[in-house]
Amino acid sequence: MKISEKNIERLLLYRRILCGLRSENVENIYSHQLARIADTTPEQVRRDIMSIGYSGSSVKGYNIIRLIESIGEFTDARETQRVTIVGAGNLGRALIDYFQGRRRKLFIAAIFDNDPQKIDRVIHGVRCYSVEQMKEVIQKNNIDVAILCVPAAAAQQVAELLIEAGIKGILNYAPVKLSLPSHIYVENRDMLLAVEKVAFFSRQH
Amino acid sequence: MKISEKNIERLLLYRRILCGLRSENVENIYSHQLARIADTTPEQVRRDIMSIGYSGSSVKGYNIIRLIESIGEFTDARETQRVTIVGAGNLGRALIDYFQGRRRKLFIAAIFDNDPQKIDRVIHGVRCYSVEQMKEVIQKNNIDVAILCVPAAAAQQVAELLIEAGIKGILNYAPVKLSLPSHIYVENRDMLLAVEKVAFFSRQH
DNA sequence: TCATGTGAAGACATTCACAGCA
DNA sequence: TGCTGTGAATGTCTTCACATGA
Repeated sequence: MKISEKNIERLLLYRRILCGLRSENVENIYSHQLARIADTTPEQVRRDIMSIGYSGSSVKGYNIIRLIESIGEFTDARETQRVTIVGAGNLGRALIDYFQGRRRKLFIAAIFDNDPQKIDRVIHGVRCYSVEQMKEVIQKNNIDVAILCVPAAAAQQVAELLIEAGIKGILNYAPVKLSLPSHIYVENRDMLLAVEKVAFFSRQH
Repeated sequence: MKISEKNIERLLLYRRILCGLRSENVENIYSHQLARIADTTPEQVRRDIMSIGYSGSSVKGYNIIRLIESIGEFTDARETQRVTIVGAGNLGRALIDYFQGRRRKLFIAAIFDNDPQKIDRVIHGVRCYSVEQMKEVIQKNNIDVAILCVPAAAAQQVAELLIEAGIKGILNYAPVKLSLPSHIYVENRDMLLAVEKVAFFSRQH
C-alpha cells in the first residue's frame, strides 16, 4: 500500500487537531467531526485513517488517544530524529521558538550560521556552530533533516554542504529552487511564492 | 477555463526562475530546460504556459521577457495589492526582510502587534500599529491580504478580527488550523507539520 | 530535425453509495 | 438509527504520443 504526500499531510494535521482535543479531555471523535475541523470530508478522514491500519467503532467513532498513537507509529521514527536549522537569522530563531520541545520524536540538535557573533553561542537553547563545522557536527549528532533559513544567494551552496554531510531531507525556506540529487527529499516553502499565491486567490472570489 | 492551485504555484515558480535567467541576459528557453530547473516535465510546462494563453516558437522556445510579462498579466493584480503582517516577532520580521521591495505588485503596508514597545515604531521600513487600530488601518490602506505570524493561541481570534476588517486572504504561519468562513482564502504554512513531513519522507527514501 | 500544442490515455485522488455492524 | 469501511464511479492531474511548423 502506497501512501501519498497528501495522505501524510492530512494525517499529521489530524494528529495536531486530536492532540488539542485530548488536552480538553475529549475521548472519541466521529469522522464527520474531525473532517469539519480539518476542512475535509468524512470519507477522506476514514480513508486516511484506514490507510494506517487503525479502526474505529461505528458507535463511538475513533478513540482519540489510540488514534494519536497510531498516527505516531506510522509517521514518527522509532528513535528520535535529529534536525538542524541553518541560518540563525529571524526565521531560524522563529522556528526554534515554534518548535523546540513540541514533538518528542523530533529534536533540534544544532544550528549553523557564519556570523562570528553567533557561533558558539546558545540561541533559545540550541548551540550555534560555524558552517565549517557542519559535516563534523551533523555526523557526530546523527542529524538527518535540515531546515534551510539562509538568504537566497547562499541556499544552493549550503544545501550541497548539507548533503555532503549526510543530510537526507531539506525543508527549504529560502526563496530559490534548489537543484539537488533526487535521493534527497526537498520540501519547498518559498515565502514569496506563498504570498503571491494568496494574493492571487484572494482576488478570485 | 479553470486554473488550479497547482497551476498557479508552478507559474509563479516559473516566473521566479525566469527572472533569474533574465538577469543573466538569457533571452529564450525551451520547455525541457525550464522543466529541469523547476523539477517537472516539459509537457507540464507547456500546458501551464498554454493555460495562460502564451505561445512559444518551435524554433526558439519561449521568449523569457514576454513570458514573465504574460505570467504577470495573469497572476498579478492590475493595481498594487497591499499586504499586512500580523505579529512583529522573529517570523514577522523575517518575512519583511525576505519580502520588501521584491515584487512590484505587492506591498507590505502595515504590521500589527500588541507589544507596546513595538507599536508606532517603524520595523524594517514598515510602521507597526496596535491590534486595536487594525480595522481602521486596513480599511484606510485598502489592504486585502494578511500574513499571520502570531502564536498559536492568538491566531483564531486575530484571524476573525482581520476578516471583520475586510481582509480577503490569509497566509497562516501559526501552527493551528483556523476555522473561518469559506469566502476567505486561507493558505496554511504550518511549520511544525512541515518539519514532520520532511522527517517522514527523508526516511522513506 | 527538434521544438511546440494538444487530443487521448493513464494515473491518481476524491466522492458516492451502500453493506454491515452495534 | 447512525456510524465505519470500502468497492465503484467520478473527477482531476499528468503523461503519452503525435500532428504541425520552422
